Amino acid sequence: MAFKATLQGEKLHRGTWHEEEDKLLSTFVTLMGERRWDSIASASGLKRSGKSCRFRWMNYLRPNLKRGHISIEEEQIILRLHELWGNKWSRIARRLPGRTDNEIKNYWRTHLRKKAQEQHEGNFYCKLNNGKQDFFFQKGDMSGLNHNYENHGTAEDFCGTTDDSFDAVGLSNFSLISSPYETQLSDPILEFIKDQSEIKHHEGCNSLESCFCYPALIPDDSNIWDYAGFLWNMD
DNA sequence: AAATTTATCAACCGCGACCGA
DNA sequence: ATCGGTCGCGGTTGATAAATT
Repeated sequence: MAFKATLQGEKLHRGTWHEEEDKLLSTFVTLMGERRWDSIASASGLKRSGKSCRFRWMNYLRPNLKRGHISIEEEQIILRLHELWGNKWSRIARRLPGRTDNEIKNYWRTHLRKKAQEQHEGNFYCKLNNGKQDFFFQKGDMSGLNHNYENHGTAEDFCGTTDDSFDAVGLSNFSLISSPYETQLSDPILEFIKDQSEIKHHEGCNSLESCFCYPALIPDDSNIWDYAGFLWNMD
């Protein structure tokens, strides 16, 4: 046990992991499974704590991790879910297959925190009409929405001045409920709706800054059912 | 070109929750 | 019921790269 190792005066390795350590860890996790991290740490001979081993595996070695840049779509999802849930990084990560809570947390701190702050303080960016047109609002300015598309309703439809949760997030603009993907897609939606009661998202909302139009999550050149892939494999 | 500042991200830490003996 | 071991989460730190002066 790593703890014992420290008691016995064996100093634990810290800092950057090396390739050989990664290989060793992967081998032992494959053999022993993703648990008993202290046992894995000691059995492998890695002079690392169980915690460190778990962290390395969960964030870098685990299969199916998506490395590389976070896409615009993923960014929108993060912004949206952070608005709903706050710093619940692991919960947010579960909505982004292949991404880890640590990755999202870091991304938020370095890229999105300022952006979100700006949205709250005044400016508001929103994609409507299945991403085919962008709007940029300033606090209290509804004009961008009020001269929107005849088939897509008004600002109230998108951002909600009613208690209707679907309208409140603009979901009524899509035929979600009759889709073959209904179950997969409606899970996060239902969770979202459930969350509405927790955070009273639109309590007294007559402006846009506390609202984050849901269609903004839809990639530019795909339809909503293509997009459903993003939400696949969720817990 | 060198020094300094800022941004990024991997890794660590503390704490609370959970679980089995 | 309790206690120790383990796990997972969120906050923070620190090393390094990139940008700026």
